[in-house]
Amino acid sequence: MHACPPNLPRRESTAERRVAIGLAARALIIEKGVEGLRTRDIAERVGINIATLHYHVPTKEALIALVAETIRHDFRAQAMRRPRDGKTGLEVLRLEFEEFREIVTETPELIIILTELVERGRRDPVIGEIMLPLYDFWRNQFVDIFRLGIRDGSFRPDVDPHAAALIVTGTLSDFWRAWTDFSASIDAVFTQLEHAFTPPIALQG
Amino acid sequence: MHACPPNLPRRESTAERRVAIGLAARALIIEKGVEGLRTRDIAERVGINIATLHYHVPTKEALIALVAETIRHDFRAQAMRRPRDGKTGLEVLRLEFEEFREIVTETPELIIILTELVERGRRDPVIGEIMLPLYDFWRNQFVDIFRLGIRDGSFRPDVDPHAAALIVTGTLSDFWRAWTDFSASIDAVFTQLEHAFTPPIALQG
Amino acid sequence: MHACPPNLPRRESTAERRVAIGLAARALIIEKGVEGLRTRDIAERVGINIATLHYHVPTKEALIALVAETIRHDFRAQAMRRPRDGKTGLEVLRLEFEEFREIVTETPELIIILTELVERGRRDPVIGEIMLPLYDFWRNQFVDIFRLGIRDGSFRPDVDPHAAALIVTGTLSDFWRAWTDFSASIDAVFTQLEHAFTPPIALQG
Amino acid sequence: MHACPPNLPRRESTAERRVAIGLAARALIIEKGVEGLRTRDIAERVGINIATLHYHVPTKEALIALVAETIRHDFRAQAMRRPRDGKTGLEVLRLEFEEFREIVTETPELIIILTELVERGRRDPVIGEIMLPLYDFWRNQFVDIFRLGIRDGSFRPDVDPHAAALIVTGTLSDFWRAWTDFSASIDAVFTQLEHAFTPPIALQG
DNA sequence: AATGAATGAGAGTTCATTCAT
DNA sequence: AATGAATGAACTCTCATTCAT
Repeated sequence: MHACPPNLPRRESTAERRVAIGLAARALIIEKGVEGLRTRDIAERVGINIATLHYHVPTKEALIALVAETIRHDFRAQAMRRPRDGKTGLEVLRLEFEEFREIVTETPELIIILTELVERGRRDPVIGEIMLPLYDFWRNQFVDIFRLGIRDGSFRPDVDPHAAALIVTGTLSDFWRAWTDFSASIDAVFTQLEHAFTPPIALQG
Repeated sequence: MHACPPNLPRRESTAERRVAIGLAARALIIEKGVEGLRTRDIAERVGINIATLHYHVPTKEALIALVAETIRHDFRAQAMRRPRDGKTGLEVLRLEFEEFREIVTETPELIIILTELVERGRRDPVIGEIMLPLYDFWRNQFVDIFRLGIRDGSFRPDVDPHAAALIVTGTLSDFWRAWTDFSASIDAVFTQLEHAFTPPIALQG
Repeated sequence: MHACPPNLPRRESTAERRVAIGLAARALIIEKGVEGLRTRDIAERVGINIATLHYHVPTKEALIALVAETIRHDFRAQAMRRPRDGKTGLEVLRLEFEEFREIVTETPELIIILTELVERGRRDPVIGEIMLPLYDFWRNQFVDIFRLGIRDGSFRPDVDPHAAALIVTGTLSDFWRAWTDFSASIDAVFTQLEHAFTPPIALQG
Repeated sequence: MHACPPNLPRRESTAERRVAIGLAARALIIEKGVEGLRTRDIAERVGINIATLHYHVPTKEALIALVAETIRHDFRAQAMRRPRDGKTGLEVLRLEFEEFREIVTETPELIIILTELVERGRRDPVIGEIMLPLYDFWRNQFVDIFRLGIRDGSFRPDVDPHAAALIVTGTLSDFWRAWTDFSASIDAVFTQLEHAFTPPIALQG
């Protein structure tokens, strides 16, 4: 009566609970969008009471911020783990494309929620502060790639790294938005993007 | 007695009211997003009772559909009014870019709401049926432009019209999304997009 | 401009409109009950505007009173048209039973609405004043029948006319209420009611 | 500290709340009918917020179903608690009559609400499924009584149990409907019903 | 750390009724 | 006699949040 039973460790730490809550929230955002997200649904999916949910995550805004944090964490982790030593800019760009294709087909939730939260971030400053820099981070990765490629000659010298990066991220983020009937043409788009920035010789070689 | 009293023209026709309601809804969507749209706010802004609002537009879903229709109408009207006779593909593309810049700076609401509704249309089939074809319509305009340009030689022969169109629409629609500090660089992006599809010679000519 | 066009006599007299409104209301009460009655539905069925409906029948209460009046009128008319001269009480009772069977099968609306309005009449004094006397009128018809039959010997002398009348009207009005699976047994009930009030000899004759 | 404070026992269990809600709903149905039942009125009478009411009983339909259940429960409990061992059919019938008189005079709400709900049950299938079988249950009790009485000779052998039961339930249920000035004559009706089904000899014995 | 109960504010919708023409 | 437009009051229901334990 004075000690917790060893077989039923119901009380978990806040850290663990927050992870579970974040995951449940992500799943629900995918199903119904941020606008359709209900705290009660999250609590139910985690298997806890709504009051308990509020104990761990005080407000709904804090909850969405939590999700934004996890997305940022995952996104950065995924970006960091790819080695690029000794590759040309074009090769790295191709790696990115492959990566993107994998994400879209295997774990599309990352991009879905990213888009949802960026959208929300335009009106919600709390989310905006988390997500908008992340978007910049993503784009800056491509800026680096283009800079690299211009230096090593795998991209044309007249390519503007920032503009090109914006074109690539724009295309990619919009791509999956409209992928009702275009999902098959993803290769054509990748090829086209390459041609857009590579020197004429590369086309004939 | 010979004309309507100029001081209190309270009773208006349903057609006029629907226009006013649609405009008020558009303004509110810009302010608070589709998710933050409240029928009571619309009624207040139009200056009518909520019941009156429901008299003219029976449900909230019909209301959003009404907005979607007006957006579609405006978008198509804007697309139709530009003459392109005797122009090359590249020239028409430049016209489109100019047009886009004007819209973004002068009447950005068209694109803001378009994006909001396309987003919503992915989950709401009623809106989806109105908006998604519109997105295709927009993209197909660029497909035609690229086909034209390939024929007249202003674009490279190896350009894939569909892929190129997707890149352009993706870039444009994503552009304004992240335009916190990038709005100045719009020219660089336009230039870069041109270079991406024009032959090397054209760059120097 | 000063005379009504002969081909389109849209404006009808209030008397005619009230008849049409009453009929439409009756039909709708049958479909959805008094509780489900909506003025807009009535107007639509009559083919007029709601404002026009209120012009002819100022309030909903007056509308229901109107229906009650037509029911009373029809009910009384139906009761009056049957000749009973020279018949015994039992014979008249049998006539009533036949009549009831006809009404239930052919024009059940009379009884349906009667029941609905009597029910409502318990809380709405306006309706109560119209319907409750009508219910008494119906029962009193049976009181007269039993008095006649007791005199002519076709009913037992110990029959209490008022009690017997209440039993008959109660049975009949409840009968149709529960006629989901009992509609076939209506003959058995009629026979049983006869036996309940006729002398033992009649049973064996 | 050692017991719940006697002055402010605000938080009660759902089971208790549902009972209180059911009782309040019953009282309000008696006052204003099912059609006049408002969730806010119930909440107010129970002394809780409307949202709290919805917490315990999710929808209005569920609320009415709850009332229907309590009525069914009470009705069955009342029917079950009377011993009938060793009694003749006529004696049991008289017991039923006494019982009915008690209910009508002491706790008339049972029958009032029963009638209301049966009426509603004809259009609302959820309520219908609860109430209509109850009506059959009531009638079948009388079928059993008549069968018993026919066997023991307290009723005439030519009595049709089903028809007789329908006559009795019809009379009883209609009786209280019109009991403005007839409540005094209830004894006459009971006597008349007895005579209707008992053998001539029994009347004189 | 956890929970059942409670709540205020507000959502969309309905309906009988009225106004101006 | 007729109508389109307008309305106030009320309805059921939802949701993030809080309280007491």
